[in-house]
Amino acid sequence: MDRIDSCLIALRRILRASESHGKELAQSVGMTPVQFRVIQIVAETGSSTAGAIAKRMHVAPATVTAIIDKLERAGHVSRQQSQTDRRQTDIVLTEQSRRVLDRAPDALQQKFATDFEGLEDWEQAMIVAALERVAAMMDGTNADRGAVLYPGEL
Amino acid sequence: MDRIDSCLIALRRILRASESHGKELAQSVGMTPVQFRVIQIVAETGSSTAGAIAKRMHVAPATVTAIIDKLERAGHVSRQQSQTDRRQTDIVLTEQSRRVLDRAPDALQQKFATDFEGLEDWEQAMIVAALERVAAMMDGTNADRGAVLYPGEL
DNA sequence: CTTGGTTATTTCGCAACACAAAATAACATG
DNA sequence: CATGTTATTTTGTGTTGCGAAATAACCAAG
Repeated sequence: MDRIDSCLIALRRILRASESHGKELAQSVGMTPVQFRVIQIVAETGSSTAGAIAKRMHVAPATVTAIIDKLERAGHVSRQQSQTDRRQTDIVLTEQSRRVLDRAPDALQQKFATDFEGLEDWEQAMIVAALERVAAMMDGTNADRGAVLYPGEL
Repeated sequence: MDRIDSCLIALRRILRASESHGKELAQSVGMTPVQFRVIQIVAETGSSTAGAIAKRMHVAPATVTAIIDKLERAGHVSRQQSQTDRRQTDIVLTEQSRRVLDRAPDALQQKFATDFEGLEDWEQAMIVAALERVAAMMDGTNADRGAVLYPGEL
């Protein structure tokens, strides 16, 4: 079999695993995958504005508003106007969602981490190199090739 | 930075690239990603029943019915009762959707293929090995471990 | 052949997500 | 202050997804 086919098949397996894992994880903590992702993003930075979340998720601001509405109604986050710019609303986690995050068993990442740590040093290095190579081929960015490309993300 | 973090970041880049590519591809041919995926599945086998598609996509039969409805209304597929079992309805492509598939430029796969072919032999081998390793760690299956596994896809 | 159980698909009602366009409010600069 | 820009929300619409019930066809006794 062709090496390219092997790559594409492996990639599909990876995508599928990560997708179905996302569903399980979210269900186990009582929210949808998207809602959980928002919570995670807010948790990373302490608090985040709606627009920042939208950019981060590559999604329209209106979509984030709707998701925040549901999270707020469920008591997972609260809105509070920014002190510095009253147009923006900071999204902050409640105690409740912080507890959710604490006991959220990110099984896939943890399994990956333990499996990965069990590998030989050279194999770990190989995997990192390969994944970064593949990522660069797929998303077009190439850390080695200077800053000319990619206005995106702004 | 930790090697595990590097892996997870690269994986996220890969997921994101594949996701946004799916959207672009589908838009360029005038349907949604899910609709395009259904068309692809039907194309692979010539014709497929609703139930088979649902299983393949890990989705409820009712969902497939709705998608087929739209594809049919748009003239991309047609339903026809199976000769052997009149409970099942075979989904078959129309000329129109076959043309769509022909000129669908699967840019991501092609870019990946050309990039990949440009690599040194040893690097190709490394990437295949790494991706398969990662896939095995993520989806639990392990292709190296004999033929016991892989009932899936049926 | 009929009865009862199974299977394939559809219909129905509901929820989540995603977007564009318009509305609102606050900021910033002339 | 007038104008334009920015951040968010509202409104309306479309797609995807599900479960439960309905429909239709198959199949295996009896």
